[in-house]
Amino acid sequence: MNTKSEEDYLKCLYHLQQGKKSVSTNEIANYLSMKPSSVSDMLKKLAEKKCVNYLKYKGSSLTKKGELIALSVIRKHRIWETFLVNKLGFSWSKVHNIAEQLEHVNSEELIDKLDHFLAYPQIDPHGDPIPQKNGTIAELNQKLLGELKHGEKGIITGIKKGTPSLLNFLDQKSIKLGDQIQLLSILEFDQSAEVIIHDKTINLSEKICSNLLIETLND
Amino acid sequence: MNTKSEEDYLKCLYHLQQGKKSVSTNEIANYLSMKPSSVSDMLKKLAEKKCVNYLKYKGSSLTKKGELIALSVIRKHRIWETFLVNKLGFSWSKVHNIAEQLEHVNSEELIDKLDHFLAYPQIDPHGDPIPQKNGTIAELNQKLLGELKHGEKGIITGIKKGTPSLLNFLDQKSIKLGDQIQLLSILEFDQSAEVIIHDKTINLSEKICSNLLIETLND
DNA sequence: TCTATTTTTTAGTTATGTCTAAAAAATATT
DNA sequence: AATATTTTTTAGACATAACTAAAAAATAGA
Repeated sequence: MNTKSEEDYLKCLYHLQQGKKSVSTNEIANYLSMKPSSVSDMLKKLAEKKCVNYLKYKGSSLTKKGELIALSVIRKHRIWETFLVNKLGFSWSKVHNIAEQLEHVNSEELIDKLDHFLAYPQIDPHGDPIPQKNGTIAELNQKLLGELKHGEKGIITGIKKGTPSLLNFLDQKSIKLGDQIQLLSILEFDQSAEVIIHDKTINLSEKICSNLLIETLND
Repeated sequence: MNTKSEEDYLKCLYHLQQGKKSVSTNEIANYLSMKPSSVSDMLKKLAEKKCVNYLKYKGSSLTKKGELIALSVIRKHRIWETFLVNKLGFSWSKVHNIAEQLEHVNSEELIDKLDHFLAYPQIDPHGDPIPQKNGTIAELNQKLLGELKHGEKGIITGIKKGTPSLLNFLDQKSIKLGDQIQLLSILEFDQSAEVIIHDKTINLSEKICSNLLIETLND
């Protein structure tokens, strides 16, 4: 088992490493609000545990082992965020700190059962992909609601042009960032959309379809 | 804020103190699987924080402040256990360790929302009362199912005479310890009971009514 | 009551994970 | 290329929360 602290470092390394081969000690210190000396110590420790490739003065990167641990923590984080938003009614923007705590709870059975309870979500309320148990992680795509294929699901992650009247409308329907939405069909005559949101089928006008940004799974 | 360790000591003290005026250092060490010297140290620390009344060589007890903290941790523990059993389908006997971790997650809003999501349960799956936010804690009563008042709810906490055929029947209906059950009525002609369990109404024979032990709220 | 036993505390050690300050290595500047 | 600056590491300190071993207090037994 890994400590909370170790998990935080591995997760941080995963995030900072995107698109690079290695990450500097200072970057990590900055990201975690810690002193570089503390980071050096921990990198040494994680290198001994074979979670990190660490070359003194040269920066560090995750090993395969470290990456899998990081992905499992990120998986837990995003599943908990999905729970907090979809089941408990938290707003998208308030769940991060709570999920930072919950992600360190250690029980594989718990996360499996939670995943099942949430019907195996693939995208979290921020529109980020949820890593699978085996560590695979889907690539996502942002589209406008009107561009979804019929039957396609996604997460509302943004509003293209947020006029007060649009925001007002969304508020009235309690449509929020982080909500899951599924496009059923686009009606021929006015390009309005039949969608499922909050387990109910409703109709959204073409104007709305061309202003809601939806994060979807890539196939 | 209190550390996980402090919370564990306060909770332990709460449990050991039931019906006594004070608890010995050895008792605590034993309960927490720690050495008495470690307990002495922590008691001193908790006394400084005004959570514990501590008299050297004389034992200790919770102050009002310490008791409220202990009750809030117990409240969190029991609400999480209720979630794990009622929503995630864990068995009554496997939730303790997970709840031991979850009880230390620090977010008042989280526990409030979870409490709401669970429809404000008053008894956990072990049949123990869930402390209220203000620290009040109900007294409970164990009865046979057939002795409940009409409309009364409770938690199945035991089986009086567990013959294989009864256990088999319960298993088939997936009726488990920890499940909530509500008695609707007792039918005149055969003393069988109409009950709600798992959100469905079913009929249970007199034989079953006189063998299921139900933990209920006292009024 | 006086000694033996048990309980509890104190004193000192350890591991984890942070810190500061100083040294060493790498990078940038002239 | 030599020096200045930045980055990173090492060395040593500190807090937390556990431990062991020894001392002190309380309790029990004769």
